[in-house]
Amino acid sequence: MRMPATPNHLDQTLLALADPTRRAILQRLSAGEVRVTELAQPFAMSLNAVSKHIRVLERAHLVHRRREGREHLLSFTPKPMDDVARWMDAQRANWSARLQALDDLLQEEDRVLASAPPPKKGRTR
Amino acid sequence: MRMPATPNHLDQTLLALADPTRRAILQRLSAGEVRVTELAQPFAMSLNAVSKHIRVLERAHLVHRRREGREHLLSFTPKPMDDVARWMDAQRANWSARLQALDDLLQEEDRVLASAPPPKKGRTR
DNA sequence: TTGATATTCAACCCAGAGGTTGAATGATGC
DNA sequence: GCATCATTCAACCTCTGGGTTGAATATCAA
Repeated sequence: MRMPATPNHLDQTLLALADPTRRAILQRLSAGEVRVTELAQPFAMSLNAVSKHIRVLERAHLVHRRREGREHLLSFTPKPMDDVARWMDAQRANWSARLQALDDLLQEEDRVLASAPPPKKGRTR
Repeated sequence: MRMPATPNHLDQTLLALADPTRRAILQRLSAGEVRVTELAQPFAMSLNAVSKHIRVLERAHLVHRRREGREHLLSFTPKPMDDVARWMDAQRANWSARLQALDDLLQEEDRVLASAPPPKKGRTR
């Protein structure tokens, strides 16, 4: 499927989060601003690779870049994760609503059975 | 980056969620079990394509398949999303902890300034 | 200026995602 | 048995993701 012409925010956020390197970067940034080179240092990959990861995070608005001379200072921007949280909450609300409905149904069934006159030779179950 | 030899659960869950078709599938399934063909019907793509999406969701343990004769009944399994929620919560906890620390620092600074001997021409605030 | 440092840009590689079509498998119903 | 229905398997295509290396750009420092 050619990804929809307009990949929405959830797509980009979730895609950005679906990589351990990028999650590590966010973790690091949640402790405060870091320069690109400093950020890349602990990773077992080229600076360029990290630079690309950063761009993905920026595209998802999870990271903000502040230029100061030749240094680029990166910081974490949590807002997009709220959208993810909201989607997941809605999803799980649906799910539990359905389970609750099922449960209610079963209880109603039991109630009806219990109030039925007991047959001579036992229940039909 | 050759994805790490062992893609962890978060990777697979987030990757599975990072596609609108798959999110739509989950949404549909959260209302209850559905057959593959029935599930695929509203999508503007082949049955095979949907079948592949289902496999991605199964790999992430977001969907469970129950065979009944020739029909495969799919259902939503929310557990992996809990892990995502936990990771995001931890992430945001870090973030706010750091903001709080920053805030404390600023307040401490203010306190120190406030307790300094008042300059001749009044408080700095 | 010149040289070092911080960062990106550009070109390339390869594996995998998402899609297609056509054939295979397996249950159902006559 | 035979046709049909539900589903996957297999092969293929194209695009993108994540990585590399090497060159370009911009700032700092001398």
